Amino acid sequence: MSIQRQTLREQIETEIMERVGAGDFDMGSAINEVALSVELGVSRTPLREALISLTQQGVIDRESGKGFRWAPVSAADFAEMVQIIAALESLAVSLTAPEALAKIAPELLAQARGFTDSIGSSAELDLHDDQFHELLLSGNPNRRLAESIASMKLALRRYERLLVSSTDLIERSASEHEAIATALLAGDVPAAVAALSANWNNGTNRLIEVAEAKRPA
Amino acid sequence: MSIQRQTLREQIETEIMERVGAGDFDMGSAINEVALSVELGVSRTPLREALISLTQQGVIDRESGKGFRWAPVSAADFAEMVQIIAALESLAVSLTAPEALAKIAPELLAQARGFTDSIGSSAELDLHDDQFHELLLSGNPNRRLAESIASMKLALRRYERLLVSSTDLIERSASEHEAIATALLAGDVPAAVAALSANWNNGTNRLIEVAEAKRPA
DNA sequence: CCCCTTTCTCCTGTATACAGTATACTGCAT
DNA sequence: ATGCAGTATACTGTATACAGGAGAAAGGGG
Repeated sequence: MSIQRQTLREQIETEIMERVGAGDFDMGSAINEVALSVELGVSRTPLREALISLTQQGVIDRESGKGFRWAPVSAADFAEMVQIIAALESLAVSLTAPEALAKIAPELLAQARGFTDSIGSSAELDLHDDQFHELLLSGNPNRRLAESIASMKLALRRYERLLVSSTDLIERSASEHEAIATALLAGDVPAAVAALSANWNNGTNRLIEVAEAKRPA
Repeated sequence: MSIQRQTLREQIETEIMERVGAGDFDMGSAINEVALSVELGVSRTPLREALISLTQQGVIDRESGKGFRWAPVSAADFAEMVQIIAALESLAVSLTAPEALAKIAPELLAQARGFTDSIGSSAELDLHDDQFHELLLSGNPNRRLAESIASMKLALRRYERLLVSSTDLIERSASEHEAIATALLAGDVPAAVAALSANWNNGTNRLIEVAEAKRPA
């Protein structure tokens, strides 16, 4: 393995996204470029370039004379992104060769069944979920589609910390994944796509439940 | 109307996209930042920021130590983008309230019928096409989806100059639009979505035909 | 007492300067 | 003649410096 030669801008991007996922920033508030550059130990130039990059991904908002601002989070925003990702992943599965889907179906099923036992923390759940979807999309021939999905999922990480682990969530997620895998095993792609959409939309419901449980009126 | 206060970066972005649409740049070739900055009469900083922005939209590629490069164009790339846009626009129509669709259906039909007569140049065709799709998506409640579609369509402009006007293209496009509108008038949203996808996919075929006609073996 | 105006301060937007790296060219050795 | 090495050049990546505008605060007028 060759040593990683990453540009500073890329490192800043990933660092910012890590902190965003960890909830380090106050979403909706303005970004002070100099303060953030000092905090990260870099100059403003690569920082601004990273911020512009993240702006295109919807993590950051920008207003003409007022600079950058952390994009506000909301259940509606989450729901909007989930709708888009569900459609894009459905397209990806539909574009994948049926033989390729049949080939990965057994492993998908095994992953889904191994879900409940091996999961402890929230991070592990996310990891497992990512791996499942990654495998599911591995046969997609549309390169640009894969990029779009990855980009949109990155933006979703802002909501990671809200979707904390609970045994209930894990069991539901596992059963939904199993439904996708069994449909693919049977060669029923439309059913698999429907189950996939259901999985994503249930994610919206889960978030709303959690958000309301945290903020009692 | 207030005078437009646009940041230099935004002006550069639009200027570059105009030139890209006009075919001024050699797609696939490397970008010399200083040369381009001199040509545009700006400094490298806002230019680089514009290039980074366009990179996220797929118009430009970037390699770690080698800087920026115009993303190569290909029929496959065009087809990939069209697949994505078709899915996203389909989603947008599906998410729109049926009453809203019924409301705009007559105007859509009128626009589609007025197509053949009023069109002269290729630019006019594009404009009409844009207006039709804009109206079609006007009732979509998913803001982020609208942004994604707009961004992806911007990237499509690289192929504008290839899809030159021809009466054949205009007539086909008009009839496809009419199919969408009539389906919506009948309240049949799934049929409209199907017609919409067909419209986009035919666009792919049109491009391939044109490309092959231009480059005879 | 409140509102409007004016000034001042801070921050963004842009330009320029510097450093590091990739590539091309030239010269030497085989 | 060809291939390798060393150097030179040119371009990207990063830092810093400067200018202009937006927002806040203070002072004056109604």
